[in-house]
Amino acid sequence: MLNLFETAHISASKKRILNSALILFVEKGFFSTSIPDLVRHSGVSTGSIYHAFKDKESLATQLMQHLLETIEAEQLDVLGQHTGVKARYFALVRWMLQFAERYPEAEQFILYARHKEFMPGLAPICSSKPFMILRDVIQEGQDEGVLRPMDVMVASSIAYGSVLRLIQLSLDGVLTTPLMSHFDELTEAAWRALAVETSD
Amino acid sequence: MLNLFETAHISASKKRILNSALILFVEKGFFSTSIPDLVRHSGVSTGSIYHAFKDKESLATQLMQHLLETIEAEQLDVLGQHTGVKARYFALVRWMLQFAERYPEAEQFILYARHKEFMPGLAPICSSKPFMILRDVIQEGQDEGVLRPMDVMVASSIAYGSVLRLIQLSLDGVLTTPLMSHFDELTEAAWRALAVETSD
DNA sequence: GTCTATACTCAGATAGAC
DNA sequence: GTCTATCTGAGTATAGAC
Repeated sequence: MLNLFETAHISASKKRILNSALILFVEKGFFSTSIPDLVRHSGVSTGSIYHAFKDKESLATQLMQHLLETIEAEQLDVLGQHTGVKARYFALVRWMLQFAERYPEAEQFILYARHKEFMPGLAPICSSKPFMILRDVIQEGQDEGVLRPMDVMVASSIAYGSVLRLIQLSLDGVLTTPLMSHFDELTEAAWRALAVETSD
Repeated sequence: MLNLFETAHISASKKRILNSALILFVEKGFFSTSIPDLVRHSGVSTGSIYHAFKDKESLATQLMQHLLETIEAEQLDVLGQHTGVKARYFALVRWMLQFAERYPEAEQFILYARHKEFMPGLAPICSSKPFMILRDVIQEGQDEGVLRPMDVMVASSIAYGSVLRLIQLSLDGVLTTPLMSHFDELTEAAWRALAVETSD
């Protein structure tokens, strides 16, 4: 699998620890992953783990922050390559599906983790920048009159809830076909629900 | 809040333990809820908890099974009161929103809990009966030609992913307006995405 | 910065009286 | 069936050499 931390500006040990933590936290869960588990998987000793991170909770928090920053950067990159609400929405959904296919562990960690359970200091995921970026595209479409006027939370739930649900089904192994193979069907249906006119 | 276990045919102690477990598991999480926590909250002693349940994991599993059975019964009740795909879909979504409003803890436990993390013996939630009942309504609509022909998983994601997302936003405190106030907007938008004809 | 060895805490589970 | 008291082991985190 691809390593999300390869290009980050952090020490080699930190990278290995973060990478192992991501894999083990998703596979076994935060609480069922012990420090000895991390030592075995990463090849880094207990002492070095505690040298790099204050404690286990801080490790999880930094992992999440790193993932959210990466995601935000990719989203802004996608937005920079497209103009107009329809193109932007379709491109963002494409990116969401592709990200889930490329980095399934990262996707699972972000979507599934009960963050407040072991990262009480971190803001809830729904308040994070990446989720606001998604919502703002919908708001923008409503302001421009391209999307039907409706509660922006409801519109966002239609626009992205369906996508996240499909991703979840795929991560859970219920959906066995490739995520991207459903891109057209999914986006066209969602667009039909949201857009003012059916023909474009 | 309403007690979901009041009418169940189980001993008084079991009811109190299950009720406390539901509340604490949602509030603090499974692993951060200790047996002493449960003893304090439920007023039932350690010995009695272990008399009623094999271990902590079994307690969580039985809690989940009980919730799923209750939900399945309510869903079948809703289906029995309606015929035709449109009426059934709308009624099911109404029930979903109302259930989340009445039993937020139960809803959170079912939606958020990383089940495989502490209930490895239980089938994943997406394979559970309640989720199959929801999907079958969509399948039925496609077979009848009322809904557009498309991958049933994609259609289900549109139909229910949007609803579940809105419920999640509400449970997370991001959506502050009552869930049911969005019923019309939500169902009409989803129906527009799924149905063969826009006017009914 | 990295490691090994170790101390300390506390949760899960049991024993056995009532 | 309910309780109190207790055991045991696992896991986090630290100390201190290299």
